[in-house]
Amino acid sequence: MAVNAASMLNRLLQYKTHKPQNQPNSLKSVTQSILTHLKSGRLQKAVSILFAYPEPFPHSLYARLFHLCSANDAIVEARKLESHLVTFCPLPPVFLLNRAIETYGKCGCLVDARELFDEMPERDGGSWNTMITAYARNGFQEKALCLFSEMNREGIFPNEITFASVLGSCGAVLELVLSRQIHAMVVKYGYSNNVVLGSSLVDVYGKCGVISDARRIFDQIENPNDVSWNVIVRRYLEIGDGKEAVSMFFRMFREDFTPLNFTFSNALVACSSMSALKEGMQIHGVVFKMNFERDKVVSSSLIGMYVKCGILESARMIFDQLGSKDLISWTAIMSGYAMSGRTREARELFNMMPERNVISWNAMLAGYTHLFQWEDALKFVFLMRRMTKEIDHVTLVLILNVCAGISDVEMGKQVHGFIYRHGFCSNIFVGNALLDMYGKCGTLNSARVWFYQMSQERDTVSWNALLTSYARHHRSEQAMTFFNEMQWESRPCKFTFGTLLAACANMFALNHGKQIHGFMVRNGYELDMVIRGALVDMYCKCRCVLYALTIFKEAASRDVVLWNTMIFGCCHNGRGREVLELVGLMEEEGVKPDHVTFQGILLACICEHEAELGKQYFNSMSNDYCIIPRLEHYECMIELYSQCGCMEELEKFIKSLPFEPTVAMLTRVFDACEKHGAVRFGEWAAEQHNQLNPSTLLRFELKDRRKMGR
DNA sequence: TTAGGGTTAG
Repeated sequence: MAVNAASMLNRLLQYKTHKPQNQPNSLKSVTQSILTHLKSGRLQKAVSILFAYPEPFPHSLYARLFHLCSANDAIVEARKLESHLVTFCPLPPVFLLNRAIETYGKCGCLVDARELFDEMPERDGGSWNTMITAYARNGFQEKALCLFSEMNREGIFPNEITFASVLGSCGAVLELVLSRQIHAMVVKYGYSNNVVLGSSLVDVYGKCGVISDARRIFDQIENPNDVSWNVIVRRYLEIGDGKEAVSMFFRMFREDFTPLNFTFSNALVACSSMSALKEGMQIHGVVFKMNFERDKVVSSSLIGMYVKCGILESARMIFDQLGSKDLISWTAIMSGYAMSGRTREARELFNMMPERNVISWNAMLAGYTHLFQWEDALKFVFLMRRMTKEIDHVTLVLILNVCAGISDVEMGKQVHGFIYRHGFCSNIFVGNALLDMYGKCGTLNSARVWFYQMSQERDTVSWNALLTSYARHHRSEQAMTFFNEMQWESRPCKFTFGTLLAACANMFALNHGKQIHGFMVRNGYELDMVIRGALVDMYCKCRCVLYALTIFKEAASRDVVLWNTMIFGCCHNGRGREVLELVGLMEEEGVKPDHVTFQGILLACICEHEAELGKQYFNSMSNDYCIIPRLEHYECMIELYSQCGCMEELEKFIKSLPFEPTVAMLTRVFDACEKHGAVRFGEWAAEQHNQLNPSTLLRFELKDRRKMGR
């Protein structure tokens, strides 16, 4: 191996410094020797030399050694160092003992830290601060806060460092009341202009969900820095106000601050959450301008933004241009394909990944489950079990979705056993997925038993899952009973009402439907478009079209789905005229009809025997609205001509279909021919039918014979 | 000589 100049120099230095070890050494030369070892990164050796000398060393050397122990997580060396310090320094200065506490804290040895703290003959404010920080950094925020109270009880004055550390702990345990008290102390002690404390207050108020206070404090910071901006953007993102997060990001940029990579990431994630492509692209521009495109965090966030905004090609371009692709960027792009329904390409990427972790496995599995590709999902689960030991709560939720999707309750029970054995029972997501699985598999008793076992953990989602299971399996009465129980424990949400109203609609349970409607009105729930749709559907199915029309007309705005619900409701009640009127109003309101609307219109024409009008609408669909007629529209036209006895039109229509007529269509035509005595056309229909479906030939022959015998 | 934020992928 080549010996370079530096290593040669080090050897010479070592030789020089080690040489006097056999003689009485001056402290200076030993110190020099220690420093030489430190320069070469030999901390252990440096401390062992120190320990061989029963003399106090300069304070600066101890300080430096403690610092290095912290940086290298060297707990053994730190203990030796403290031992040397307290043994050979007659009066170790408090600041050095504080450094020892800090080192123990950074190495995660809180017992050592606290022991030293308790045994110190004398403490200063720094000792308290260091011990509080040691607790806070190791996840013992409650202990940090207790020590802060003790500090106050002992009459030690906290300073800005104490407050910053304690506010951090308050944020971690969401201690809003204490945060407000500390805020008051910050003002009282005259630290209002401290930017660190200002940012900490923004942070803690944001984490505790009082974003208005967070924003007020932010606006009061005289000179916010990059951290302050980062905090406010992040807090807006976390409370789900992506719009304000992005707006603050742009304000920061306008005020000439350079955002941190995390701030870019937060702003991009905010764009993803809102599918705000335009803003996302603007941020991409800033990323490029400020040379952040090679930053791992930023580039992965950009990939995520384009994926969530549906521009997979741009995401792919960024991924392809990355100099070094890491696990996260691979997972981001692979997941992008998976969640866009392109599972085949996602799987190709998955197979190419240089490394994978539980998140990448889950992302691929999620792609299959979201697309209801249960066979692929199942195969993938088995592969996953063979290839990796990593399984987390997300994996379990996805596997339970697969069990539900293929209605395999036996496999679901095995997963339940795994969950029980591996301590996932108290995870609310897993618990709710398990409940959903039992419900979807129709094992309602198991669902109910598990629901009661969830007891403390269950939430509104659990109640909704239980209600949905019963409602879906035609146990509307029981669902209503659960709804009554639910109100003692959890506030129903719009999903609850949606489920219950759909159950009532399917059971034609008008009284229950009215009760739910009344409950919502009495309790001030907003009747949004989705809920109005559910109410319209329920009332129509229960034959109360006038109620449905009232609810429909009172809607502040109506989308095409709501219009379609009303139109179909009228069709089911035989009110074709009203449908045709509604269609006119819909157009006046500027809502464009879709293929469902046209199906409703054609059904209405059937109700009203309006063959000519139906034909006009059918033609208008593709000519004026660019909607390609689907099978159901052709079926409607055949039904319309058949019912109206327009045999010539029917013959022309069926013979010009852009596809082979189906068995059902030919049967309908044959029946119409029989009814209207169209023998030649009927024979043609029979022949076509028999060629397609020889298994029911006999029935046709019988019909034919019956007709010939007349 | 002790302080704040942020970890992008399911």
